[in-house]
Amino acid sequence: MSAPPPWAQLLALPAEEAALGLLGSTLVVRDDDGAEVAVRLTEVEAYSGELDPGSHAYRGRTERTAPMFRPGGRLYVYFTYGMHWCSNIVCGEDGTASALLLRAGQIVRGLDVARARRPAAKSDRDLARGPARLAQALGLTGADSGLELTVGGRAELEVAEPVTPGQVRTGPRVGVTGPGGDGTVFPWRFWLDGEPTVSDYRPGVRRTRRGP
DNA sequence: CCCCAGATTATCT
DNA sequence: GATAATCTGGGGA
Repeated sequence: MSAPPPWAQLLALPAEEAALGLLGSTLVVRDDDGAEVAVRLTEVEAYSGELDPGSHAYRGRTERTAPMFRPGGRLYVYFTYGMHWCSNIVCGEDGTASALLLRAGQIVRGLDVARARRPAAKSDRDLARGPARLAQALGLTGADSGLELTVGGRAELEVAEPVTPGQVRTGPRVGVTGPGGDGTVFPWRFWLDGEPTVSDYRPGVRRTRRGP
């Protein structure tokens, strides 16, 4: 029997409640070679429950989304736009399909490794400014989806002192209504006020079909 | 600074 | 067959 990790209680909460506790905390990912990159989370976005139309779990459990339904404290990594990986920290109780998309952060250790993985970044500020950039800086791919966070393992969390509500700003996820699909827009994007690493928030452009 | 178009494929319908 | 929890470089103001 091993003691539960320090983040166990926090990540057993639904994503929209865990978000406040996770902001300011640091996710550490280690390589086989011992290379380590640590990112202090400055922006997260909650996707919570099978009733959330914006969630990948909305249409039920599939092979891809299975990690979302597992107990909090592991990763859910998905592939999108044909080329990008994006990472989540799974939250909530077993069976609840709740997760926090890691939208942006500040690299606090492993700058050299992160720079090498993100050659397109024009400045250190851009290394993890955006969900796909963050995943790339950490070296996360689909191979890591479902990976459990463990103390001293490939991935772990360094839980920070809770931030005060005054440091946190919230806003809507773009184009996504809340659970119930009744048109309610939930303020389920959370970020630390004044952080330069917080991502731009442009709605994804819908690819319109080229007419003949 | 802003806006736009192209890249590229796993996943689900 | 269509879509996507995005990023980048290029061109204009």
